[in-house]
Amino acid sequence: MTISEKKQPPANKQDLYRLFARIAAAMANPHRLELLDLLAQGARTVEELARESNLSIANASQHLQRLKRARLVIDERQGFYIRYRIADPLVTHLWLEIRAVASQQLTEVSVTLDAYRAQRHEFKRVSVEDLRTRLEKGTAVLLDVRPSAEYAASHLPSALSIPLEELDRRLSELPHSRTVVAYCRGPYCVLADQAAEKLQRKGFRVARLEEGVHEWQQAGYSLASAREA
Amino acid sequence: MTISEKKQPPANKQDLYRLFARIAAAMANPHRLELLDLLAQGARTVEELARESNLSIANASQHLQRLKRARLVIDERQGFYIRYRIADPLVTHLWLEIRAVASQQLTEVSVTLDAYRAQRHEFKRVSVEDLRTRLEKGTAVLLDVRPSAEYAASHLPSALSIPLEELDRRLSELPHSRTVVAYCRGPYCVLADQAAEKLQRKGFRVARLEEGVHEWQQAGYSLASAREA
DNA sequence: TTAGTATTCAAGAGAATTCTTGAATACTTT
DNA sequence: AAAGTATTCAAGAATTCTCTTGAATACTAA
Repeated sequence: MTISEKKQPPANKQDLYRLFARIAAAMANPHRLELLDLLAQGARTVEELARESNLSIANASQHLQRLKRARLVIDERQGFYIRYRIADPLVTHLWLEIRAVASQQLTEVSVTLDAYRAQRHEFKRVSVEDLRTRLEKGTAVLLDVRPSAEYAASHLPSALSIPLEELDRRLSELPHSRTVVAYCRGPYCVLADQAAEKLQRKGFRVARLEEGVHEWQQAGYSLASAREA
Repeated sequence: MTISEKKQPPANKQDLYRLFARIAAAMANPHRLELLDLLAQGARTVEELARESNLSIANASQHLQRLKRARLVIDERQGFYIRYRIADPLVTHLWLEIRAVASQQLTEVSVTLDAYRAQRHEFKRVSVEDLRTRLEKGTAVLLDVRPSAEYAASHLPSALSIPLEELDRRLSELPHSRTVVAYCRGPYCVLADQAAEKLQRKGFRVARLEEGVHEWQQAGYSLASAREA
């Protein structure tokens, strides 16, 4: 109301907020979040992303370009394909943060999540700390059931990779003497649950780690990638 | 494309992403981000928020309700007024994260920020660590130039409160023997710069701390609130 | 060059967002 | 109760978002 506002025009404070809002706007769509979620597990081509998220190619492409305009992802030509990937670890971090807020604030999340889980078996849960002590003591083996490309991109140290689709024919690689702790992309991913169910039916002792590689990393632990494993 | 997708319907994975997207959508607007930014400094009434962000009352109210529906803020009746505040520290954290991503990803931000700063003087910058050693050695005094309500809500330990508007008539409270380090709401806030400019003209040795209370807290340091000071 | 691939572009219909305006609501104070 | 306050509601116009469709582009392989 006073004149002092004009006297020293705070430049374009509004522009700054507009800029920040662009980031949020780029993430303000379920499909784009799913794409980010997938990309957080590893780079992918447009076709792969479209298939995994049940979008038409053209639609996936458009969403990806929106993410790209907001600099949340980067694209790179590789022969026939264009491969998209997360532009910066900060972006993954931001996505985890959104999930964290949602999980805590919206009680609906736990409801939806429960509904989401109700159809499935519930398995013993293992915390990150728990897992570490078990691994040290040698009372557990860690199993990564994500597609092998994601395992290659990054995984928990000492994790064995058996993608869910290969699990049936690779059961012999797992011990009955120890608990098999399965993990996948994170708390909202079903791959590990499906794996655990299979293993339980086959008589294995199983548990599920809620966390995925990013949550693990955020807890301050290091990751391994293809070469080292 | 395969039938296996239907066989084990991943429940409503889409619902989860929709839920997460709501959080992002609530933040996907410059005005709402400004409101959040203000609220991050302390609770306020609708009228105050409208005034400080140059929105009509009705418009501010609508934006606030959108934030409320997403559970990012909470409202509370207090006599005549309805006071809004951040629902949870996680929300502030998320807001800082968006800013961080924006600052790093969008080169435009630094451009805009530079333009934003160009009209003003640039002052010696002090890092959080730097500040701590200076305060320990007693070679600096710390000055909070935000409105007193925000200071009361929370401030850096040992900070003296002189709101920008009162600065001119309270200069005698500041020492010439030490550097005056001014801070306000954070890196994009101009209050501290304006204060520093005034002080410099009056012959004080000044510096500016980029960080605000939230950045300080996120760096792992504790804050003080009205009572203790 | 030609054929073939993955991806993007362009246009348009339907839905959601945003701001404004004027009235309605929910309180407090007298 | 009556008057006055801060806030919200409701409706409508302008804008933006989203998905679909079919064509265009930018590469690779032969």
